[in-house]
Amino acid sequence: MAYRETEKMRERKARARQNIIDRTWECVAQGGFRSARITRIAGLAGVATGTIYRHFESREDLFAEIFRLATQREVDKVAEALSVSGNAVERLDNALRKFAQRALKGPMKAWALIAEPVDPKVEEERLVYRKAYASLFEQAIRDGIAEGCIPDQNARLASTCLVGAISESLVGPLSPTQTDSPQGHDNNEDELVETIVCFCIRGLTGTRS
Amino acid sequence: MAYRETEKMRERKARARQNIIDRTWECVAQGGFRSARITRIAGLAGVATGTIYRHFESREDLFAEIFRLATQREVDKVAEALSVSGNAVERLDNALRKFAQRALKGPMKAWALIAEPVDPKVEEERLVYRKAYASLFEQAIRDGIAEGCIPDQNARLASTCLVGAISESLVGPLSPTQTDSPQGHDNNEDELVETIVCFCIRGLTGTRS
DNA sequence: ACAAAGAATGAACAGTGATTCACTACTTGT
DNA sequence: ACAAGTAGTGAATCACTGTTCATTCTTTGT
Repeated sequence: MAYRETEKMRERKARARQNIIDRTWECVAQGGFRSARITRIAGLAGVATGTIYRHFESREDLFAEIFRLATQREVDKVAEALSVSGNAVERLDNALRKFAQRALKGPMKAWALIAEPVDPKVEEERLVYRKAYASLFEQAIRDGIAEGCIPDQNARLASTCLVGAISESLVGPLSPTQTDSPQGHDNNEDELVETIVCFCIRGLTGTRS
Repeated sequence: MAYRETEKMRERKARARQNIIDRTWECVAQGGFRSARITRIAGLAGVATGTIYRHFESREDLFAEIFRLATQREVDKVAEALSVSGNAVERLDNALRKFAQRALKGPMKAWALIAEPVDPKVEEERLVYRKAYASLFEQAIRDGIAEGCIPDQNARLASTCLVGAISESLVGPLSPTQTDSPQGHDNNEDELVETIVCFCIRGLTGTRS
């Protein structure tokens, strides 16, 4: 007998796999899942199309993995932003702002993760993470209700409103993204974030900022 | 010579065209534009696929027309709901409620009109109507600011938040639509509408309902 | 009844893009 | 060096759909 899988090989394969993942995410960040062609991904990764299928069962499986990795990052960021000190409203304000800023920095990424129609396997992943988001915001809203800084309400529905208002306002009109000022900060974007976060906090608390 | 287009023929053609439009909207209402196949539409309409192309330049053109007709109906409804008597907040409350209820009654329709990714010609139509919606809500918000019942704010952005919060909350989670109780009114739906409209009004006015 | 013109048909075509698989190239232990 | 096993290749295949167009069917005026 001969050829046993060695450590060196395992590593090389892992690197190849990671490379495919990275290139795929690049494509998705540019035009969403739907327009990410296997041939293009393979081209960017510098491998043959068939090679993709040695690392992933199918396009859908590849996408599901990409989705899982990317969304977990986002959920972690929101969780982190929610864990600062302060009362519930301050923490929510912080998290919403972080959410909005990140979505605005990569609108196509955000759209792909939040709203783009995707295949069943990917949609399944999305449901998992939708719940993760909902749980985070919900818990904070509940905290706020307990603290008395947020009026009593259906926390689950309210958290959906939050995500909805933000994602649609920032990501929905992808057309305004035409005005791409690649370098540095944009004043309009700051105002946008401010307005939206303000709207959300008022919608939650029923008080002027 | 012989055969001149007669009134009877004109009418028959118009009826055929209308029939195609109706069947197409049926398909769209069921699965969105993307999944509305020409073959399926033709089948439902009881004509050959080629016949579709005697009435419309292309699939895209057919969809653009469907979109125009359907959205105009919705815009008219919102305008109507905004024209009741009362102060700006009351009128907005009425319009948002109507908007939400209609979206909830036909979630797939609403999604297709508001958020589904569509071909360029249809997207062009969508931009027109996005402006129509924005103008309606914006004007009402401006009225409210003038009347003093809504605090000063960027009316355009605020109107985007309104549409975003509603459409995402109602239409975004198309999965929860699993619980389809075909007959009569649903209590959950009423609560959903109530929560969302309340959230929006508070987001706008900064006061508890 | 007939000819002219339009309407309807639907099988064939064409573009797209995921997936396969026979083959080549490489890695490994003896 | 060799055999056994794995990774990589990419042209061919397959599936899916919008669109075309040669042909057939209807309508109309004489």
